[in-house]
Amino acid sequence: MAIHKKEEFTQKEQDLAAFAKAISHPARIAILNVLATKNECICGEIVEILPLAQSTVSQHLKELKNAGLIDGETDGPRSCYCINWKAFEKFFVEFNGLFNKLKIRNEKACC
Amino acid sequence: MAIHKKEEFTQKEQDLAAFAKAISHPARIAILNVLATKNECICGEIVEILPLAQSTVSQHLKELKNAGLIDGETDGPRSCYCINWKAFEKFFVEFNGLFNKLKIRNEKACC
DNA sequence: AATATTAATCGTATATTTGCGATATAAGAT
DNA sequence: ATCTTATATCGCAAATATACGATTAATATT
Repeated sequence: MAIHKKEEFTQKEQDLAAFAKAISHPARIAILNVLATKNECICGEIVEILPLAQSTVSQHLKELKNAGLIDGETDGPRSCYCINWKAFEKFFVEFNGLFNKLKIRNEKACC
Repeated sequence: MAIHKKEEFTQKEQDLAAFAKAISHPARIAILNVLATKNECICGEIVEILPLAQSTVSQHLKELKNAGLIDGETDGPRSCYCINWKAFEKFFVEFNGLFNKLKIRNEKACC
């Protein structure tokens, strides 16, 4: 694409899109799932569970972290990750703000 | 990527990821917003609102339709679109199913 | 029938994402 | 000090996504 036009949309639209993008890959959903059930987890455990190479998992973790959806801190030679609940709360609220008005008039058919 | 490994994840993970991917671009968020406020809308109106070419908007609409998030029917030479609420309901439920368990133990810090 | 309007599709350029092996880094163990 | 373990980063290849202009298709209008 010649020029990306993402900047021409509102900040809220961009934020929501960025959040959605962060969870737009099954591997990242799966990672969040693991973190959700185990509450916290080191990279190696996730690598064992997912059908992906270590470097790939590390990359997905980085993306989730950049998006603010997970926190991570190093623990000796290991890296321990967990879900950033506040970020999820924030995005759920934004989602509802955007789409709840829709629910009201719901059920209406198209055109 | 040599081989895409998306199929190796569960159907639920893939579905959620596909939904997220559909709304992972600000233009598509903006389109949903327009449809949400106007309840229904023809392609041309959306083109006027968004800072994108007609062909690009048409492509985004197609993606949203393929993902099942909107319905569209032709009305003469026009195409009228609206949000598929049932699809949104479905995905909100799935989202909560995946992430509500997290909320319970919430507040817990990382590692 | 000819023309105008509206939207979808095609072709193409460029950017981004996904994935992996190899390498680097950093801390712990011997 | 050396070796092991765990993770991050680099470099590359292939796949996808984004955007647009040009064209096509399909319906209205004249």
